[in-house]
Amino acid sequence: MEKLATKQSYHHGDLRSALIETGLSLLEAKAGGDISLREVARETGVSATAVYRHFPDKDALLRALAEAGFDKLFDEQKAAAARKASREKAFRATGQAYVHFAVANPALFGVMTSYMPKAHDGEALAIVADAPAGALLRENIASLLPEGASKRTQDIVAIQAMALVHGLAQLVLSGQIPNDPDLINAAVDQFGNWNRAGD
Amino acid sequence: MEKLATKQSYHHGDLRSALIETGLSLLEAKAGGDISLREVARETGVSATAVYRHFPDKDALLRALAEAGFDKLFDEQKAAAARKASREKAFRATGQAYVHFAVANPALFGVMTSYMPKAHDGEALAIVADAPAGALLRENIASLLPEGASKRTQDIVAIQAMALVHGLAQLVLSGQIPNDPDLINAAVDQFGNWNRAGD
DNA sequence: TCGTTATGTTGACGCTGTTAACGTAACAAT
DNA sequence: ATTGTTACGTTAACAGCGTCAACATAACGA
Repeated sequence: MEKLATKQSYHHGDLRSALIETGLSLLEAKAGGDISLREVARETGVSATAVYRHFPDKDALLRALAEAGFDKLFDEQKAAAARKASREKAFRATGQAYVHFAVANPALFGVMTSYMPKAHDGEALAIVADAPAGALLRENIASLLPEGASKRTQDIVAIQAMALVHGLAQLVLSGQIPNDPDLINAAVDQFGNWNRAGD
Repeated sequence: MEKLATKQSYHHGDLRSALIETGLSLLEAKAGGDISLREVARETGVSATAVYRHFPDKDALLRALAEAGFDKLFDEQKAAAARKASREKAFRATGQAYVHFAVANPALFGVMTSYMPKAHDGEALAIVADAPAGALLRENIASLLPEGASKRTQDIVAIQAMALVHGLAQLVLSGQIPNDPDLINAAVDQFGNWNRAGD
């Protein structure tokens, strides 16, 4: 006899998902700064140590929040790209979506920053190895470069694209750069122009 | 009757500087992660609350550490630039020095990141308003661009340069990009090339 | 029905940043 | 030189944190 369609029974009813949901909404509310494990538990209506039945430690909880954040970010990037006709415009749109996501979700983005995927062995950029976010980036990079561009060139361009948008996001969040969409979009757009020069 | 030449008397003898020095060396040792106020006090051989005679709170202590870090970074950037003949090479060198500093001082760089100068009113990039680090960047940007480049163009290029190196630093520190100096230097170098295309 | 396992609770630990109350050393003025 | 004032440092305590050990209970499989 299921109690709630969205939960899957047991004592609380999928406490794990509930904790993640609470964590995300706390990060929304907080704007900047940290989140505490006890706070997430309290807000979920459960004791602090209950969390340890679903996550080995606070780190694991934050990692789960980061993953949820990356999913959300990728969704927004796909949506932004889908609105554009050309591949180049779509590419720029994904970059701009990255920065705008960071500005719109500063605390969540901060957590995501701390739990990014690590690059392994010969990888130049961890996200590229990750499907499907990596596939999108790889395709876009390839379409911007001359036909027979080397793997190393593609790696460097991918790194630059990622560094540019990530750096922009960090700098806007830290207040170094004003939160001016025109300025941000222009900074991202110029990246696309540069690679056209090599055509 | 002075006791130590390097200290300036009173109970401890410039506890403020001692705390900053301890903090910097703790950040060196820690590699990654946080530093605690009590830890700094303990390591300096003083009670935790003594810190409050010199800093209103932990935030202020960290801010002081960040400032010391920016001084160190700027010194290294100047040294790297001085070793280069052309202005363009010097410009690249300052960018590479930024990333290398972050990699060499991850914990300190993390603190610096949290306490960056904020951009005011119409400023596009806070650091540019700051002498002398800003002057160096401004000059280098101007020399890379066509003669009559607009202020907005200069702003955008300055933002991109800063975002690229800051993003690279963050991504290397978070493990997204491997700590490969060749790859990092190449990614920075390509930025200089792009602007040459507009000449 | 019963034992096992999954899930949750309470209580405690050492750590943190910060405040209040209290000493004490140095200086300025008499 | 003494005294009053201020700058500097101390101890004690608070609430909050992440985490562990011990205990309780609800669900499931035999």
